[in-house]
Amino acid sequence: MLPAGQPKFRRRPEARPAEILAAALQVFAARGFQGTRLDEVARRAGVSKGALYLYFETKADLFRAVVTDAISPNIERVKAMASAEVPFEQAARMGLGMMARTVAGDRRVSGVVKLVIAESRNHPELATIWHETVVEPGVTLISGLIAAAQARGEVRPGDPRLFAFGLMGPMVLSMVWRETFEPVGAGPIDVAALADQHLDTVLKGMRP
Amino acid sequence: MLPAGQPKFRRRPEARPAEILAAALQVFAARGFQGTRLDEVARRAGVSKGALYLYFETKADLFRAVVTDAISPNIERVKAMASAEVPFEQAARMGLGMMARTVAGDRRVSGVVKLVIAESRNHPELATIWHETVVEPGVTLISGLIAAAQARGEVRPGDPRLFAFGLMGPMVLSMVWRETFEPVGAGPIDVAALADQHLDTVLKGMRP
Amino acid sequence: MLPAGQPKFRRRPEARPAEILAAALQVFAARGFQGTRLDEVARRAGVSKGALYLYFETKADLFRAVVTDAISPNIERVKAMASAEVPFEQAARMGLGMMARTVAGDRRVSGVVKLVIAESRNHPELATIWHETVVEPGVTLISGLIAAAQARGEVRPGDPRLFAFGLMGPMVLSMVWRETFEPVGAGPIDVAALADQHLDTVLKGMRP
Amino acid sequence: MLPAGQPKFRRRPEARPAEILAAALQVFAARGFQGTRLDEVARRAGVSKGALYLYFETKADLFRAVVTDAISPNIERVKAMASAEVPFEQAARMGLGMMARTVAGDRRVSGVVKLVIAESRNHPELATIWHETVVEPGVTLISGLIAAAQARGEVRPGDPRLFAFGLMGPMVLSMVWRETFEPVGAGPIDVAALADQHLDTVLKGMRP
DNA sequence: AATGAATGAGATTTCATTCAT
DNA sequence: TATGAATGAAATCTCATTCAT
Repeated sequence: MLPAGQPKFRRRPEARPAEILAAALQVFAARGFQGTRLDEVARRAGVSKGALYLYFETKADLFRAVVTDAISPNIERVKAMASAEVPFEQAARMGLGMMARTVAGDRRVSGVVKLVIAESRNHPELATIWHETVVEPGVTLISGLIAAAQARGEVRPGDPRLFAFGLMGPMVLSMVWRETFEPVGAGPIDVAALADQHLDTVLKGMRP
Repeated sequence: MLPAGQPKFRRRPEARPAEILAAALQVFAARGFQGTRLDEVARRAGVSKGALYLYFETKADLFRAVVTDAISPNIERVKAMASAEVPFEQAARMGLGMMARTVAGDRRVSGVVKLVIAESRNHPELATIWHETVVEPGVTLISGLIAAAQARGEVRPGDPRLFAFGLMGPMVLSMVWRETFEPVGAGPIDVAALADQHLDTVLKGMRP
Repeated sequence: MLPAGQPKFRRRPEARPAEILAAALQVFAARGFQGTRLDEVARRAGVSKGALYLYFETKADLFRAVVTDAISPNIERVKAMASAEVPFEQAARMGLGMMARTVAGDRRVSGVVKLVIAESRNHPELATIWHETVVEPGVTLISGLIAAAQARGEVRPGDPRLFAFGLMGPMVLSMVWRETFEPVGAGPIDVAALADQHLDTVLKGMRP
Repeated sequence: MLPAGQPKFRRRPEARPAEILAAALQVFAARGFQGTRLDEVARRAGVSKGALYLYFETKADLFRAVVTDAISPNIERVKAMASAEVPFEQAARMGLGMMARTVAGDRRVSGVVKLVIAESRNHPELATIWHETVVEPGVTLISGLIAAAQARGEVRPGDPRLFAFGLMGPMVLSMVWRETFEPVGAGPIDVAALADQHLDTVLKGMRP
């Protein structure tokens, strides 16, 4: 019940959709798609259930908006990295550093990634979008740089794509660890240190 | 029918019909916990909905049984590896090979792992079990071997735990890839080749 | 989708209720009382949803206004017929011709009649008004003329009220036909021809 | 979560669908499609809301079942009349008598007819079924007999279809009267007497 | 007088769970 | 042990009505 004297509702049209998306992200990340009750999203966003439907047609629509909204900054990052012409080792350091900061820092991204993994069967279009706009371009970028480095004789023979997976794998592991095992008491992973040590190891291991 | 002498109300995990567990695993993996309808599990198992409740108290109980049931072979594998006294490189090759075969071969395991990730917030006890019985022992085992190898001067300095994550990361990535991106058209990862190439790379990179 | 500002189109205040009533009649006739959304009424009337509440207290109030508004011309017609002192045959021809023109010509009237029929249980006051102001006076008028004609020996014995129903029945049938069966492909009834042929038949059949 | 108490439910599988249809007919006839709450249907049928969905997929599906279920006896009647080879006057007497008994006797039929009229815009398929299986065959049958009688010189010239409408119209009027005006205090129509007097009048008026 | 974002009660529909058979 | 019809709480979604602007 609202305190006496306070108006029953207020208008904040500009901020509403963003507030709803932020609240929805939290609840979806915690409960999954089906486990999320729009009641709770509305409460966290500080609006009524009905208000959600002023901005999003259905629950699935809201879910899609949450995921695609979280994608855009990552697309930008991949693009930025692709346009910067740098040698392989520097690019690898930049890329892994970026992934490490994302995994370690931004709760929202790891939450959304977990959602995409969890709901890939029920909402395959989200896995598609994530794959096409972030994952595949990223992998292609890295493996392209590796192939070029191989052509210059700076990297030993081997499948460039597998090298890329070998580089990125521990970052994925960290994300899963953070979302799954840390909440039940597992000691946290120092992702920055992992990225550093792993880079040193793999770059050395990739030399001819 | 049970033998006459058996206590009526004692439900042992091994007495639970394998068909129900198998059917439940399929549906849970495809739809998640909340998205799974017991109707569908019963239909796939070839029993009535009511029959499920002869063996499992609730839906959550069935879910827990599915996940813990899938854990046991992995526990065995980790134990077997722990008891075999082998040098680090051989152990690493054995361990990663085992993970690779698991990831690439057994749909059930990757499905369960995805479930544990997806439902870790709603069913943290499963993440706990998985972590305590499989993940942490495995990581401890590998990093112990690495520390021993470092003490013998066979591996360069560095955090043994991070080395372990560096080794296993790409296997986790492969599992996520298979469950999430392959179903939406991503090219499959040759996990065995990835394990081989990654091992060569990392082992070389870990030398003093 | 976010709302975009639109240029305000202002109309004369006193003109609005008629537009609202016209729009409401269309939607109520098409969808029934419960099936009508005030959103759609407002859109068709070219006003905002809130504006409806400046003129009508509730949806039911608007509905009543629509139906009672449609009654008044019919009341006038019945009164006009009652005041004109004409012989029975001529009155019957006039009355049935009027009904025929109403049924065949004015979509609004047949729509409202259908509404009154459909909603008589939920809004009995409308059936009451319609009955008291149009139907009963009309029936009484006709049967009074018939009784007078019988007294003069121009019409054979029989219940005058039933004679009246016998005359008007086909007009009611035509209204139902038009509203119910024509929209699903039934061939239309030539109501004027029906009225003519039916009058000839019945007047002949009523002769002593 | 499991409050023990009196026997919570009983099984009466054979009678269930018919009970639900009967209850639904009452409520739909009283409130219309949109105005009907499944809560009330379930309560009148003596079952839970969920039980309705064991027999009918949706509310609209239940509605269609109610209407089509009510049609079948009328189809039979029309068929029976069509197969009986009788002269026109006798057929007209039989047909109108049947309509009169239906209108005066069976509450369910007049309720369903009112429903079809009221919901013809929202559920046109019901108007279609009713028209194709009952109304049009009936009209065709009667007008065919009239045309034959005209060919034999027993009936004066005129559109046979319009003669048919002239005969049946008062029965439609009676049905509307009963459903709409009787509930608000209008004196009832003696439908049998109306049918008799109208037949005498029209048959006399149709003679050459 | 007019707007339209916001509300919240109420509707349909789903589905885990129960229990008479 | 097994069934599956039945339950009822809970979820999504709708829309008449309100009120700050």
